[in-house]
Amino acid sequence: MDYNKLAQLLYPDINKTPADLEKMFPPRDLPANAKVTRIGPSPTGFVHLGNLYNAVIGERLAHQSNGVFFLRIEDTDAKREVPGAVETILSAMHYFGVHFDEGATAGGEFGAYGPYRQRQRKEIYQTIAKFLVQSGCAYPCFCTEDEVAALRERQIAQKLNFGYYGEFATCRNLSYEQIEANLAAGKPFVLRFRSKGCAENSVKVYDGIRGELEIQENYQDFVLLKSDGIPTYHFAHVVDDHFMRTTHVVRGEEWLATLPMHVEVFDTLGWTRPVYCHTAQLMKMDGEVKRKLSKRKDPELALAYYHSDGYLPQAVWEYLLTVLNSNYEQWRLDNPQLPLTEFPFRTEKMSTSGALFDLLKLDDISKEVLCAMPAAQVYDGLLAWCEEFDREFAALLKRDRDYAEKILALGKQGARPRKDLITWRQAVQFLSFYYDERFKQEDAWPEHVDASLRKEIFSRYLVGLDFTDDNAQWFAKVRAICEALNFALQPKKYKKNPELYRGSIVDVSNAIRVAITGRLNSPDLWEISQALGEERTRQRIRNAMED
RNA sequence: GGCGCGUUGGAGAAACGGUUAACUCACCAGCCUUUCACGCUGGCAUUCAUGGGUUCGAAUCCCAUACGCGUCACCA
Repeated sequence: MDYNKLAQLLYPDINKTPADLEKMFPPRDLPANAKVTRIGPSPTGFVHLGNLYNAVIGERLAHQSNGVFFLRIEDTDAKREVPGAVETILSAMHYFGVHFDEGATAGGEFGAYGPYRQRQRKEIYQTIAKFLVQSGCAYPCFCTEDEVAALRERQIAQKLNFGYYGEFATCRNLSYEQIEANLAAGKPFVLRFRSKGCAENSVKVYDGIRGELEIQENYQDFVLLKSDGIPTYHFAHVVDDHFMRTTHVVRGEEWLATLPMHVEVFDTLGWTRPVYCHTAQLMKMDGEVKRKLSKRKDPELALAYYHSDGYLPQAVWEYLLTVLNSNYEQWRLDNPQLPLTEFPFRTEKMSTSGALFDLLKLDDISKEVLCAMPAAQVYDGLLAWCEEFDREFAALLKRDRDYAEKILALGKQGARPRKDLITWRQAVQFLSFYYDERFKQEDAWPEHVDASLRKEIFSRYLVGLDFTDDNAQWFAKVRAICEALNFALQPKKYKKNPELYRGSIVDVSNAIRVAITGRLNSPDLWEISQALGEERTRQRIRNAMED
């Protein structure tokens, strides 16, 4: 068989050679240990926490080594593509602070190793495909999908391994004339790889996370180019990551099974293999069973969910980092001030078993992040989120920035700052009582304080109220009210002898608390009052007396 | 069914042949306290999926078994 002739028959329009491509996409001019990584999401309209998980790994690997991190859109499956999906990916990555050095953008792309959308790289794939045909390493296959399915049935019946290989690869040995006739008859074909591998042999592959791997050689004549001339993932991955000069391929462990294919193509073409980093996937509990996060079953794990709930990008990063490198937590404790980019991230430290996604832990980290953040910065972040999800509250925040910052700073000072805020959505709810427009009584009055007693307490309170008091002076007046109305000054005393008192100071201060904040639980009452101002505080007490 | 990967407390995990099996979250108890938080103190695996080995000594090495996950497309 004259393979040159066959290649020309199959791809008459391809004029470039692999050597031309090598010249077009030369090795990158980077420092010795710089890593080049990427994420390759499919534009299915769904960006998942798992996408971010791999993005964080790739981003850290690249940027902590002064390398390059880029975005490639893997749109080889036209059937699954959703309009606007690229924008969805871009905006999710943008919100979570993932920055690309090159790759696809909303309308186009930037960088010297593109195109960064696989469908636009058809000529590149076909150039390599043509070369493989010339080398006798690839051949056209005219089997229909039904024929392949039937083959599979036979293999199942005979308890053989599935697939297109060995004696089952019927198109492997078609003559030039047969191929030419099929083509002339207008039969569609796929291009298959002619594997030289054997299931008995094994290859050694180094994995950045799992270490040395000994895997079975590939022996499948898998599809390189589909009948529309677009590559399968397997071929696109090899060609793209070679010419885009990717040094580290970070991807989920579901690719481990097909790794032998990729390795064989790299080796066949004489290209150096990237360092593969197969990540253990994030898991979640589904009833009793632990299973991988799935985009079909777990829509709540879409990045959009965290965005709309107002989780801070920094908190999500910190959480992901603790899952990825468990020593991150200790590092963070030792270096509370350093930006997370200072942390020496290592693939070797990554776990090989899937971690359960723990929302409670994310919340804890979020609290920590928000607690450490200066009020002005909290204001900016909250406002930005509100502009998108709660315009009304955004207007309130903007109406008086000083006031907003004052209430955000409340409880932040001192050696033991409060940790009241978790997410932006939760923060809006938490802060609502500071604004009359959002104020409402959420909790019931304390049990030992009925309506008439409340009036008594509040009228005394209003009489004594002096906004020039300090916290101690103010509280002394609350105590005085308690004494006058026979409420125990110490909750413990009341507990011991409930028959001696009408209640304890807890009841009195909580009555005031509910009047001012609408809640039984709140930060320091006097500080809140100071922030609200005398007028508003008095008004709320007066309103409460009328209830 | 074949092949691959995994298995330390409720969750994330450390430990790389020799300690009372770190640390963080959650949970529980106590303290602090005008509430809630915060903070502090203590509790929470006599045991590292199970069964065999190797060794003076094993969560750590070896072999089986079980369970879980992944994958076997002209999807990625």
